[in-house]
Amino acid sequence: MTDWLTIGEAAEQTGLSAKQIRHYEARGLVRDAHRSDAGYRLYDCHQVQQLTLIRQARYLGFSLREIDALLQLWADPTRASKDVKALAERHRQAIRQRITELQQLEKTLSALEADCRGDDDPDCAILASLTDPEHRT
Amino acid sequence: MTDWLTIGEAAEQTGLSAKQIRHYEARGLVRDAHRSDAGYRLYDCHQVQQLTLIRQARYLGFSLREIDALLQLWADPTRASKDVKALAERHRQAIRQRITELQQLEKTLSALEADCRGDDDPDCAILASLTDPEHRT
DNA sequence: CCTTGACCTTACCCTTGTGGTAACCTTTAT
DNA sequence: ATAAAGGTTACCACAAGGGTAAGGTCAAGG
Repeated sequence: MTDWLTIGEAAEQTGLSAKQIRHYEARGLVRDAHRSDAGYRLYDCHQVQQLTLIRQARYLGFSLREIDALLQLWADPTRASKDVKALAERHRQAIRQRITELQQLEKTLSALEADCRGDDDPDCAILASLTDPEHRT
Repeated sequence: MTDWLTIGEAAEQTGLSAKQIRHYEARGLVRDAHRSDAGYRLYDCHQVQQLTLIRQARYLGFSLREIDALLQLWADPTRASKDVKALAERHRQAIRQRITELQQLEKTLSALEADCRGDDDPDCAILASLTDPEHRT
């Protein structure tokens, strides 16, 4: 009487696409799903929960590799929550790092734009700067 | 007497890799390079300047598609600098948008982490939240 | 003259995380 | 019975390159 879901139903419940679910299985992120007689994948609520975790973690920007680690911890009843927290913290630091980089880019772009008159004249400080190997980054 | 550079020399001057330069040619971003009798690609200073533009623009996070547009403008003596500025501005807005998204992610992660005790106990608020399809994003 | 090493050439596979398509089979409803 | 909707695999594509192989070329030195 367990209610099995087809991949489409599981997709709808989790917010993933069926394609994504198959992909995660192919990547070994989740175990191969059960199959109906006709070969249809069937999911129980435990697997739906697992897929939900993937979906939410993807939304938060975790890579599939990181999610793999999260799933290992999730499946391990002897885990320490500090290990989960450490994973999250590392990811958060990566995000902060990326934000800093993007802010620097934005600053540089902003300065370039300020130097460009932005009129109908071909003379353009942005192009001039881009073609100048000034501070070789 | 024009001093032609081989691809390695052009790479060194621009900060690109030889691989990247070939890639840009294959993508049609730059015209096919001249060739020596032996088939070696040869670059003049105009092309080196063009490659420098690509390198700098890539550094600023422009996509190759955007750079294609920049190169069109660069090559066009009748360009209006406002068109260049508009390209830069659009890119800058995309960066700002991305920063906002990442900041939101960071905030969410931060909140999750705050709820996790991070000790040796398996009970973990982060995992609990991830497996909960609460606010289906 | 010939070798050695550094450089060049093409061509192919790998990455990340999907989307798209085709060709085909199953289930469900009419 | 038939058609729509949904499942299956397998393959191609993207961005923007990196890695490697198998081979051609160039300059220096013994």
